[in-house]
Amino acid sequence: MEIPEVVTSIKQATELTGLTEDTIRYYEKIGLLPYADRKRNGHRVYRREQIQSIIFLTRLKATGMTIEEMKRYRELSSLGNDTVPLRLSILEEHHQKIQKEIARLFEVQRIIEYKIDHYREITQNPDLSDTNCASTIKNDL
Amino acid sequence: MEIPEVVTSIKQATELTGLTEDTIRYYEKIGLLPYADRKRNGHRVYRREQIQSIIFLTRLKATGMTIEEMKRYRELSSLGNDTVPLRLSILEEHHQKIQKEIARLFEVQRIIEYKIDHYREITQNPDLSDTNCASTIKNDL
DNA sequence: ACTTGACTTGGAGTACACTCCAAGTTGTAA
DNA sequence: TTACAACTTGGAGTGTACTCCAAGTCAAGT
Repeated sequence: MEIPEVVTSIKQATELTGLTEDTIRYYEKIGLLPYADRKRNGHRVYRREQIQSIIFLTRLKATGMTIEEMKRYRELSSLGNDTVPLRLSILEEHHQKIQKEIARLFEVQRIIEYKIDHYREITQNPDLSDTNCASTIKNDL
Repeated sequence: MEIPEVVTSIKQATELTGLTEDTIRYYEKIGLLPYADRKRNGHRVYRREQIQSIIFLTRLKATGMTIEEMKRYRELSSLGNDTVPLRLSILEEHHQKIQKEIARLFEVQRIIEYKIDHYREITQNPDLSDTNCASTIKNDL
């Protein structure tokens, strides 16, 4: 989706960011997003970079960053380039966190595959399915 | 951690499952866990398989399965082997969901790495950091 | 007999992230 | 000018998943 230089309605912003109108207003209300400029009638306007920074926030959110953490990051951004090292370390830490999360997901994936295999065996050979089956690890739950 | 055949306190159950006492009681209260047997004094006792099934639940939870979905799965389990095909399809669907989640995490990982690289450049060569820098995509937020 | 500690219960409270609503304003179109 | 749609606001309500608390019970140790 091409982002225009100026976005002149909250509706358009929702289409570009994937957030709802309510969520955008909520983020502004709690200070996660800066107070947006308004047109003469009070409607919000956004420049392209603002939309891009909202999209970046949605990425962070989608990887489990909390609103408070995102707020902290954004506040540092607004303080200029002196805070780049700090922002860098926040991103590095988050990167590590995601890496661990990925590893955890792979591990559980393996466990689920094991269980799926067991269920497939049962459906193909119902004799294995009696409740006294020795494979308690597979049969649990 | 070796799971004993019989677990005679909720404390021990927390150590084996990683859940808190409150969470275990809460899960039982809402019917995610079956009503546990009690000792004469009312204290909960668990058999090994029960602990194992709690641990399996924590895996599902850790990969984003909601309590309602876990409840549904557990109810099917309690209905016996006729529900194995249904349970199979639930696990397969969840497996797919996790696969997508992993892909999404990798994608965001890439975006974060891109930003980290940019910040590293800035810290090593501060001349690039002036606010009029052309690389708006990198500089946003 | 009394204290201590580990548990029990029902129910209330909390944290997070929205989501919805009522009442009001503005710009355009009939 | 009147209707309508698209926004605005402050504030209340919702869903999920816990988390905490007060009051009580029980077994074991001193």
